[in-house]
Amino acid sequence: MADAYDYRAVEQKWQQRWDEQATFRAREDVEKQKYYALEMLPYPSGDLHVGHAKNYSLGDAIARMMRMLGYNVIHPMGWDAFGLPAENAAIAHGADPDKWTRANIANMQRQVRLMGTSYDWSREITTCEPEYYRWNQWLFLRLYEHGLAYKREAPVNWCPHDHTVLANEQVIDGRCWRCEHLVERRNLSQWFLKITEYADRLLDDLEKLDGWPERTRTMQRNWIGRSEGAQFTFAVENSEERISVFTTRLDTLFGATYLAVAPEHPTVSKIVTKKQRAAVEQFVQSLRSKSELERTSLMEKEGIFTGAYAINPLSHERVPIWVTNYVLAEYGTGAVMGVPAHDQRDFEFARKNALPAAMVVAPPGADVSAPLNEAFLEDGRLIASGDFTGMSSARARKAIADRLVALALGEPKVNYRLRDWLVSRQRYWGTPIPIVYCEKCGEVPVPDDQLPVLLPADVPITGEGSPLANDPAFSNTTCPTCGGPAKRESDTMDTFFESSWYYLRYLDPHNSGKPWDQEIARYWMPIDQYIGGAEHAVLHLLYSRFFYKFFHDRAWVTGADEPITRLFHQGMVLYNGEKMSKSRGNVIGIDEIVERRGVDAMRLFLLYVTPPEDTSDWTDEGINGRVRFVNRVWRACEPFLARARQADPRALPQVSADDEKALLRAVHVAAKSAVDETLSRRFHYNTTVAKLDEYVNALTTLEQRAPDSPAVAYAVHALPLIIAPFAPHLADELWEQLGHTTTVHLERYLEPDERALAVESITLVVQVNGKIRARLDVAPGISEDDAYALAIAQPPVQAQLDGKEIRKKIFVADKLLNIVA
RNA sequence: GGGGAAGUGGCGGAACGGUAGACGCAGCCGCCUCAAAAGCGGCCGGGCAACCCCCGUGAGGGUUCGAGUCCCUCCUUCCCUACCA
Repeated sequence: MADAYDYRAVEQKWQQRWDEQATFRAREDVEKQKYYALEMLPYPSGDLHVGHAKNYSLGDAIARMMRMLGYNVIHPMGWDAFGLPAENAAIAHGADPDKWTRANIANMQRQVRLMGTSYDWSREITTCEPEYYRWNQWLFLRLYEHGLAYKREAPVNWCPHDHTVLANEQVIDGRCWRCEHLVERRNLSQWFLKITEYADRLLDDLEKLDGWPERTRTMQRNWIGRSEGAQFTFAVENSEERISVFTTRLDTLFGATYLAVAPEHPTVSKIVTKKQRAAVEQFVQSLRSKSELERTSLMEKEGIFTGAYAINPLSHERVPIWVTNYVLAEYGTGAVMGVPAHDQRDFEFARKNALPAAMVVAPPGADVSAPLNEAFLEDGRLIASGDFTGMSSARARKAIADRLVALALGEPKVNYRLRDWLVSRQRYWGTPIPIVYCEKCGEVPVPDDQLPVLLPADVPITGEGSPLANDPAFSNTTCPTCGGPAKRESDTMDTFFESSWYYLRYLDPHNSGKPWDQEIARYWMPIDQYIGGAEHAVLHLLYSRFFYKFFHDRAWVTGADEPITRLFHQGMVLYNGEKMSKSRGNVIGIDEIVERRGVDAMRLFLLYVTPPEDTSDWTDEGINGRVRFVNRVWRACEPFLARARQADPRALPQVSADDEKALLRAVHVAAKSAVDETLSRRFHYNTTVAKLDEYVNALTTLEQRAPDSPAVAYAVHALPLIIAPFAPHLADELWEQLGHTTTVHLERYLEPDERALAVESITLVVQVNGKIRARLDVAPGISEDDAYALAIAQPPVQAQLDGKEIRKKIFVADKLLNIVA
């Protein structure tokens, strides 16, 4: 036997050659249709595992397919390099975050290259480089100028032990993830981005995103949480204070039997009665330290009477004002009217605190005197509601709103669940926020020509307090306006800031004058296919849309005001049915697999196990089949290698034998599958790889019977073209050894040929009353009459019909004949 | 509590409303070999002695000439989201 396929040598050879020849360099070319293929920017955690590999195998197959289908493909890669793990490494074992991150990037970049991915490495970006994050700062200043970045006090998660602010995801069951102390809520001054100003557009434009998974759009819709209602005020008895509430159920206004306010509500301390003050203060104090999650999800509804009463603006009834844990200070007005009969939460609260319920909306004919077991949540007809009695809920909402407007007590109002994006982090490893505080001038933005504000090196990172605030060399500066002494902002940016616009920097990564050139962006944007996990369905993908709309409003980008046309969420890769994680110690890294089985086999396996959107299980046996496939391909082609070209894959040979025709058909079925799965954007390459199996099975079979058949030579010469996007190294090696001097990856893909796909005989299924009784091998296009004549000659068909009257015949051309008797 | 996706051989999975189980993994039998590995050929949902035939896509109903596929009810699993007034 000739030499076995040496995947190690071949894979290395082609990776080197693609690199040297810049095979996948992307250039603007107005003559060609562009295609922007992008996988989500990875965090450089240190090692590439098969989960990443699945993502990149898919993205790379798509990019290579589109390139071979004639598109001008841009396919870049980079590193989301700021973030907490680097700082944790510093705290845990004194690593320098910068060195630690760079070492990780170096290793992961090596591994991504090891996969043989067709990235244009000249566009690689690393977000912790000053060349990148200076544009973060620049963009922040533009947001600031437009009033979209602002500072205000906000409740944050504060760990009293570590003296630091925690992100929501670092609070586990109300405790600090690191020291496990109970987290407190503190009001601290924080930077926000006014994403809420774009809430309506972000919501409405979801309609346009028909290339996105419906569930992702739904999640964004829910996250934005637009709700239409009314805001109006209750007067407080014996006080000048007024309490504003928001409701979507104005029709239940006459059923309000109490008023509930959040513990942080500013009027609480003003209206509480002397008798209740101590108890209320104690209650508020006990909640102060509780996070929102704890209050709302983990605790029972609790509350305490303030002693004060409010007056219902229309019924003029006197209702008690309670402080409760279930009203959120951050949503609406921080106060709600309590309507136990028509809101389940209010119902539970009222029952617990012996507050009355008043039914004011009922379905027609309902017995309203019966005691309630739960709130009645539906619309109905109003009862016991003054002038509004008898109206439908919908009409009453309008009429009551009109009345409140007329009395100048309220107005229609739209509220959002979406809140402004808190972007400041009291951390070191991030982009410094380019703001200076001057004693005389106050808050001063750093002028553009002084960017970047460099992140200082050698700052002690202890996990206590803000590292930058504790560094006088960084903190002390002079005011850009008056030159007087000033302090720098010591907070850094949320890393989602970087990833909200990186896809634009890829297009023009070395521009030192601006973040990107608009003309270049005009050519490449929007992203035609974005691939990444569903875990980013809301945050990253919503922030990116927000930024892009802001850019669009500035005319920095043109065309559509959505950055991502089509989105695909690949499924996770499990191992032994479990999510891979470092803590479980079950992470399958790619180095060993690549070494032992080869990259092409790994890529083929990851595409083959499941449809790409499904969760797949890594198995050590499963890849065997793909290793065999790679070797079979090599052996099938071997007799033709290093010889003169014996066939042209663009010229279909004339053959006569059935198995020769079947082979030509298998070739084109596989090609058609690859093209269809790509252009339909279904990307079910698992079925394409199955058809490659059938192709190679047919090839090896015919090769044994008729090694000199032109069909064999043709199938061998077409094979590298067809497998190129899926097994790129093997493909280029075969292509070269079959006598070509240029890479297969810049060739046109094999165009599926109808002549090869056509079949000479089909199996027509004959059913009697829906059950299969015979199968006929006939020429395609057979008429119903001819088929019927053949069918009734079949003994099993005759037996079933047995003189019965034929009532109906169902004929599906080239498929089936159903005789109903 | 709300929203979404999905239930097909031992396993991963195929299947425009029209031959269920393509293709592969694992397993079994055979060939090759002194032997093993690799490779090649075959078998591989259940019932039956059986190539006939019958049953079979989570359960039950429905629509249809015909349902894994469409509709309704239920069960199970997974993911997301949770007091947003």
